[in-house]
Amino acid sequence: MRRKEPLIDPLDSVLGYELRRASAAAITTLTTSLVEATGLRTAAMSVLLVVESNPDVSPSETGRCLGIARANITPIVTSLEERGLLRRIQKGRSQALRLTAAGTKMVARLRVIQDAHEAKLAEGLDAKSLEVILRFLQGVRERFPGVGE
Amino acid sequence: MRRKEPLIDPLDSVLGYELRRASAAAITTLTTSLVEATGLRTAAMSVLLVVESNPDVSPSETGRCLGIARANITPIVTSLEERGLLRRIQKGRSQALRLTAAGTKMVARLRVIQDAHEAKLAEGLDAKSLEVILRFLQGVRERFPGVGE
DNA sequence: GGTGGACTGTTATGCTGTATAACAAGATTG
DNA sequence: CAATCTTGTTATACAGCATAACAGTCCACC
Repeated sequence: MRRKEPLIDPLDSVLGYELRRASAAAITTLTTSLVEATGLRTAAMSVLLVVESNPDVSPSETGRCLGIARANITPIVTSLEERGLLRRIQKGRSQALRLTAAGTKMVARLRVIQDAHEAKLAEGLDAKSLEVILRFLQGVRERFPGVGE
Repeated sequence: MRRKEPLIDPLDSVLGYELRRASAAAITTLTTSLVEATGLRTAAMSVLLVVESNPDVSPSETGRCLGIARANITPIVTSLEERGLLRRIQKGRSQALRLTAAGTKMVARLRVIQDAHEAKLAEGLDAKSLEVILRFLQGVRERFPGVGE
């Protein structure tokens, strides 16, 4: 029953689906690289990057920045702390997150992987196209407000 | 401890993350519209669209077209059949999927939602930008081969 | 024309991501 | 002060995605 002619893909060139599929493909590839090189996944990596850029940020703020719910940030931070990559410093009801020395080193390694991934993503794009694409993606995020934020 | 200045977002303008966030935002919005209007989610909708475009397509072929594993197609098709939106016609070892009348009507309703979503996504884009963006997204899919295909 | 290998649909299972609700403790506001 | 909000945490649930195993069917090739 193998079809002679290829299937008609009704989702081809549908912006929403192309967005979904491109995103899924890119995430899968990045996650694979990350895991085999560092044992971290994209969510953990993004938390480290936010903490590095914003020393003493709290888990809640980190979550808001990344679009991750408080409830889901806790296990990520716990795991990162157990690996010795960051510390929680209790400040009243909230916590200040700070990278350890190992965490800073890890961020450097993450950046290498991240940069390679980014380069492959932007392969063949001139500056103007990149600009158009980034503006589009940021515009989408503005026009489609998330639910749980 | 609320921070006076806004956080520095180290992921801002990083193509991979913008892709992820834009995709997530768009999917969440579309899923919400779909569920409240029809009770279907994006995966089920995409199956219906593929079956409409390719009458008598098999579940396996449908899955390959959509990047969904056989094992995960089964429950979707079962649910669609239980709702009376499509039929499975046994053809030897495989199955031919075909929309019912109700399924065809449902696709029409889905298209209305889908088109509105698509219009909102493409809001403010001229033809050339759209072209650049679609080419980029399709290129990403080619450069980042999925694992389970 | 048999037979081995490939494909089918299905079930079971596990992990990730995401979302919600509830809670106690601390902060903020009037 | 009291009422309300925020924080971190736990528990829980569901969608998505992937893998492995299985029995039934098909096909190509010898």
